[in-house]
Amino acid sequence: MGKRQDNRDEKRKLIVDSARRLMQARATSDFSMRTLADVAGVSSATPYSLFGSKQAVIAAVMDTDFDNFTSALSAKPVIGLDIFFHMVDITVELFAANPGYYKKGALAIQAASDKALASHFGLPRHGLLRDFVRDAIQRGDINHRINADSFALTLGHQFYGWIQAWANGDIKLDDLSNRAKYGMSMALAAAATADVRDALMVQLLNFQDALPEAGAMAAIQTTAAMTTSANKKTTTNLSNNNSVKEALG
Amino acid sequence: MGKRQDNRDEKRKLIVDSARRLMQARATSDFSMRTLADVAGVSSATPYSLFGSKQAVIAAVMDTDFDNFTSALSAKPVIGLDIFFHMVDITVELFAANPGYYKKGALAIQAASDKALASHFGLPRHGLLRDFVRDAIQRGDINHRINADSFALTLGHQFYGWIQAWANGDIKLDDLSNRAKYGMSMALAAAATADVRDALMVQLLNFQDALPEAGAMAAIQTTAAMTTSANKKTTTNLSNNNSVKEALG
DNA sequence: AGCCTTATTGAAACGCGTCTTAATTTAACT
DNA sequence: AGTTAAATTAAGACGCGTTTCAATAAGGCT
Repeated sequence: MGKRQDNRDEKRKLIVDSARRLMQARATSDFSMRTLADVAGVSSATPYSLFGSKQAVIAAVMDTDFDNFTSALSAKPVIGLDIFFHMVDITVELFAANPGYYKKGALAIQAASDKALASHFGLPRHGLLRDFVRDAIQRGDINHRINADSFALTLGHQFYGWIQAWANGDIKLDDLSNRAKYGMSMALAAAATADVRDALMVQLLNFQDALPEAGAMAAIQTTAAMTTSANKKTTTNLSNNNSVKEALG
Repeated sequence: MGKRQDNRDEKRKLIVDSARRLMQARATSDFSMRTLADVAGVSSATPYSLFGSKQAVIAAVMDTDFDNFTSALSAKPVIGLDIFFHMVDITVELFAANPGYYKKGALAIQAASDKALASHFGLPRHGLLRDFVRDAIQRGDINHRINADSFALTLGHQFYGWIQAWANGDIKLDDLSNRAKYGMSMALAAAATADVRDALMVQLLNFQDALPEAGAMAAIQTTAAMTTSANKKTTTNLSNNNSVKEALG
């Protein structure tokens, strides 16, 4: 190990912590590497030397956050297939407690040109999901001819997509919850054994009723999309880095 | 209409055409507004005056492309639920014929901070999908208690997600096809009436067999993600705008 | 202790998307 | 035709993520 590595690790922690505080700071959608370096009290070249990119920094922040998820998940014992819906609930709760933070995280992951980073967000969750699917197969809730890996990937992929939609501001948190559960109950209903399929279909219809009119959403987006010209000459130059820096000391 | 509007429309077409050619040009991943303006022979401010943003330009390009999709789709008559898988096939064929072009398009849409733009890619397709779902419900292939809008949205959302994964370089075109069809057959199997469910489950298992090991993919991503430091000091400064401009005249 | 290697710094630079501004061209109207 | 309103231009600027590079600091080693 040696002192060299220790300092490196220390500075990594410092930067990740600063990044988290910066991401959690409200009223500012900007989170630039220059302000990060400033807040962390390091040179603007250091985060690049230690992480390589902005997305890698955010990925590191999100990594440390995975513990929150698993501990919240296991806080309450859940039986049967409900664990899948429970995962959605926990996620939504975390998002609700810190929306801006998770939005920035999700958007940064989404924008990741570096493929490896997307996995930081998805991979541990995939592992969890796959284990739950395996359990369900062993219990006999899910058809044994279903491949746990592929099924978990589809489940997680779908969930992840709705998270992105939420981070983009396309849907509300409630919709994220309902759409994710709707999709999950649909996939589960297909994969489930006959015994539990009916119950899943009932749930599916419940989630469907809770969903907003897709037509309404589409209509809103259409009219917005029709304004093809540049109508936003409103000078959105309100970003004020100094206020953030000072607030974080 | 008047000449003023005519000129405006003409210049819009000019820019959209130039943008398409630029996006189709291989060997260059860069497609900057400055080169676009250069190639189109207009000032770099004009695209902004006419479209508002880079994503709006790309959205306009993709808009004109939707006709390709629908005409290719209706070229061959398809019966029953196969239309959903046919949509995947057509999409994949188009993508295969012009990968770089569609990748850039999908990535630009993905990165759209302007929410309205994402709908340019998804909305017409949603309308198509919803109509197909409605047809299937009327035929009795899909349970009449399923809401066509919500179901179509889930179907399209899932497909869209795999497209993004492909555009990001996470999966190959073949996998895009199989994963999309796997997800579709899963959703359809849940929503389908009893008569067709079994056939869908058979298809589902076929697609599942065609899928690569999710574990393998995950492993690759993990090892890549482990290289947290900046290992890519390879000076990726090979972008040469001039060559593109000259190639396009 | 002194030397050597490695990490960090500061500052500048690049290319990007985008916006601004003043000047110029162009269409519309009287 | 001349005036007015609008679109287009050129040029520069801003902030961003990222990279480069010489100078400096700091740990490792003998």
